[in-house]
Amino acid sequence: MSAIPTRDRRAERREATRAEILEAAWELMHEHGVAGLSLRDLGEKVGMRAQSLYSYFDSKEAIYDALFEEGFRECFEQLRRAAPAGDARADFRARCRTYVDFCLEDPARYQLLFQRTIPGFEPSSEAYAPSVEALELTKQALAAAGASDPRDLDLYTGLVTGLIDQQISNDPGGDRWYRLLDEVLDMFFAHADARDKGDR
Amino acid sequence: MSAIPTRDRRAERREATRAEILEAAWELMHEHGVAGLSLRDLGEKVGMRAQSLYSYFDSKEAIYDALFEEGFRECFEQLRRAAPAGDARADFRARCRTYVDFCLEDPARYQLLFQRTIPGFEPSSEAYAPSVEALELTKQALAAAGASDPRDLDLYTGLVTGLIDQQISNDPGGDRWYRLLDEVLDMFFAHADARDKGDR
DNA sequence: GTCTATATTTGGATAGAC
DNA sequence: GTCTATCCAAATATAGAC
Repeated sequence: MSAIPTRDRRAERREATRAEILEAAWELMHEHGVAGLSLRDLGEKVGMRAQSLYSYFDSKEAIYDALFEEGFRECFEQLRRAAPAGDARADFRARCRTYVDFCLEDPARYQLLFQRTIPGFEPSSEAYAPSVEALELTKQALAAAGASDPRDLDLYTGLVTGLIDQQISNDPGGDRWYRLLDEVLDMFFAHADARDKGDR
Repeated sequence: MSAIPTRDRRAERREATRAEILEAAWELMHEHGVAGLSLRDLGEKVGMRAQSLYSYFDSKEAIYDALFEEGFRECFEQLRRAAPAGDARADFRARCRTYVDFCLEDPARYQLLFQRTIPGFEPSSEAYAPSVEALELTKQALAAAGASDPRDLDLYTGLVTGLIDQQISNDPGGDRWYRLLDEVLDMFFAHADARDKGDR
C-alpha cells in the first residue's frame, strides 16, 4: 500500500517557476519599459528558451495579465496594512501616502496598472478583482475620514493622480510634486469640510 | 533674360506633402494608438510606399518629433487666443478650460505630448520649444491671477493633470472628472488666497 | 520623388523530438 | 518541461533603377 502524498511537489515547483518568470518580467520592464518586454529577453533572463515560457503561460498577454493582478494585489495589501493607530483622518492620510509611495516606487508598474498605454492589452475580469478591492478600501477610508459626498472620491483620486503623474512625467526620481502631498490633503479636507458646513 | 521666381513652388509642394503626412499620422494614432503607428500604414494612407516617406522625414523618430512640435504649437496657439475680456482670474479660468479641452479632445495626442510612454522617443530641443512657451504663458497668467507663490504653479499643474488623466484613463469619452474642473479651480484659488492672507 | 527589391532585425507562436 | 527547428508576420531602413 503506497501512501498518498499530501503535497503536490510538481505543482509547487511549477508555481515557483511562474513566480520567477513574473519577477524577471518586472525587472525587464524596469529596464526597457512596459511595452518593451519581449519573450526572448524574458526567457533568457530565467534561463530558458522563449518557447518554453509557453509551458507556463498561454501567451504574452497572459503574462501581462498575471503582472496586472499581482501588482494590484500588492497595492491592496500595502493599503490594508497601512492603518496605524490614530483617528480616521490620520489613518486616511497614512494610507494615501502609502499609495503614493507605492506608485512612485516603480513607474513601469504604475504605467501597467493605472494607464491605458500598452497596445492591445486589456486586463481580464479576474485580474481586475484586486483593483476593485483597493478602490473599495479607499472609498471606505475616505468616508470614515468624513468626506462623505460622492464627488469627494473622484476629487480625491484626481488630486492624488495629478501629483503622481506630474512627479513621474516631469521630475522622475525627484520630489517636486511629491512634497506637495500634505498641502494637497489639507486643501482637500478644508474644501470638503467647508462644503459640509453648507458654505457652498 | 529670365525672371527669377519669387516663390519656390517645389518647396511649397514639399511642405504641403509633409503636412499631409503628419495629418495622416495623427489619424492613424487615433485609430491604433500612439505606439501603434507604422510607416507602412502611414505610406498607404497618403498613397505612397513606406520607403518613399524617407524623402520627407529622416526616420520614424523624426516624424514623432515633428508631431510633438506641431502638437505643442497648437496647444500654445489655443492658449494664446483663449483670453476673453474680463479680469485676470476669469482669463485664467478660461485658459485653463481651453487647455483641458485641448487635452481631452485627442487622448493619443495627449499621450505623445505629456506622457513619457513611447519606447525610444525623446523630443529634440527644437521640438521642445513650443512646450516651454506654453508653460511660460501659463505661469504668467497664473501670476496675473494672483497666485504668485512658486508652489502654486506646481500645485495647479498637478490638479489639472489629475483631472485630465483620470478622465482619460477611467472614463474615456465621459465627463466624470471634467465636470469637477470649476470646483477644483475654486478650491485652488481659495487655498492660494488663504495662504496669501497668512493663514498658514 | 517614387518605385522595386532587399537587407536586417525582431517579434510571437507552433510542431515534434527527447 | 525543455529543447531544436521553423514559421510567419511586421517593422525600420537602404540601394539603385527610372
